[in-house]
Amino acid sequence: MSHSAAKTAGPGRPKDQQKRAAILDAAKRLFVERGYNATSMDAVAGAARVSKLTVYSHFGDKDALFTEAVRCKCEEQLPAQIFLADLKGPLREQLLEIARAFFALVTSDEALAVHRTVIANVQQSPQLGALFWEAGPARVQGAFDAFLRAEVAAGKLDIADTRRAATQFFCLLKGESHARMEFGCCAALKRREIDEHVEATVDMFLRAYAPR
Amino acid sequence: MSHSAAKTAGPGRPKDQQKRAAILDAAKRLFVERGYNATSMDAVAGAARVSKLTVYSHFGDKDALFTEAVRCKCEEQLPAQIFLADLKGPLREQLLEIARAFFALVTSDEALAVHRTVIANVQQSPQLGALFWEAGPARVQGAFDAFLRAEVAAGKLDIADTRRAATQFFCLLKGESHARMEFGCCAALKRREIDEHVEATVDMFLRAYAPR
DNA sequence: GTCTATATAGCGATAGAC
DNA sequence: GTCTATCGCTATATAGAC
Repeated sequence: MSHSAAKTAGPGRPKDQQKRAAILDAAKRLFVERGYNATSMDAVAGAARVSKLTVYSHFGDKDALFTEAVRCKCEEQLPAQIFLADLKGPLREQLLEIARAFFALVTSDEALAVHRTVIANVQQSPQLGALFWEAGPARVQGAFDAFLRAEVAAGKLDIADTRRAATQFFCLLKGESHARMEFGCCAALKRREIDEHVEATVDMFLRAYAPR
Repeated sequence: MSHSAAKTAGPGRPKDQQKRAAILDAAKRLFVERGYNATSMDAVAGAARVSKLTVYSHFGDKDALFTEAVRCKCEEQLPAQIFLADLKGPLREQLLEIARAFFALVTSDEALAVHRTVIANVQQSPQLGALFWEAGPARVQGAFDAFLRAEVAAGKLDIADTRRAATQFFCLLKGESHARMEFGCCAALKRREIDEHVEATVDMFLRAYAPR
């Protein structure tokens, strides 16, 4: 543990992957906080305590680093297993729980920032939008669609097109709040307002799709 | 008509407002097509067949020009009078007509491009989001809320909170299509698909809010 | 493999002539 | 009021030392 100790207090072994992870962490944070154009490669290198050339040697160019950062963000925001597996209780309570979890996710500052960043760059990098959609909304809707099919089979819901109903549910749930938050003109809701909105959404859904 | 004829073939009178309009037209087009950062003041000046300094003398700086272009875009996309005044026929037909018009609006390339451009810049210019919201969605929802209140008063709908119902209607209507189009990963729908979606939306709304 | 220093280019904004 | 030419700055990407 000695013959190649560097001039600075650096570690004995170069440890390539540690720097790569530091760069990616910095990139995820800065791109999402400030956006693509407002984030320079200098800033990423500085935040990662690394030289700029190291960034280029690891990721090629700015676009590749950005794409990798977005992909990484999408993966860490959605847990690998989605939450619908083991719910219990009456259907309305299950829907309320799903709705609360989903609403908390899509109105989080993190998710909104990723959302805006992807939209801002989708014209210049067309594959980015599809990447985000598949990693995020598509997975959630697929899981909820399966949940609905099971409830329909059990006779607890009366839905002809479960896929359409699943998207309707999530569109209702995002609602005006999410649309306004996209445009930054709506503060975070109070606990009570969230509960009211979630209940109104679930109740409308049940009025439309409960068996007659 | 002679003593001040300029050296070039320019017009006799300077005509300030024509150039201003040309600049604004170019700015509206370029900002929406390419986004804020990808649109240089040189490009705007060139497209308007005007010198760059003329742009600055009319609009101050790039941010002011951008804000004015967005405001202008919002105003021209929404007609001054919203379409709900003189509808006739059964309620379901009226709702279908409103839904078709609104869906066509929010899924137009123009509207989507403005939408994306505003979202892309809302972090750096916070007032932009509120400006867009008031000029666009707020007006449409207000008009539809008034429409719903009239129908409730006439006993044709059973809605406790018309404002919430109005936002629900529009969220359902935008639906998955609009969300995907935001991310550029959905082509334009066929006429038939649009009709199906519009009918599904109106029918769900009526199942939830028709008098029992 | 990593860092310091630099090449190259494009942008926003302005000075001065007419 | 308008144009041509230019300044000052910042960004991406790279060359050469260690």
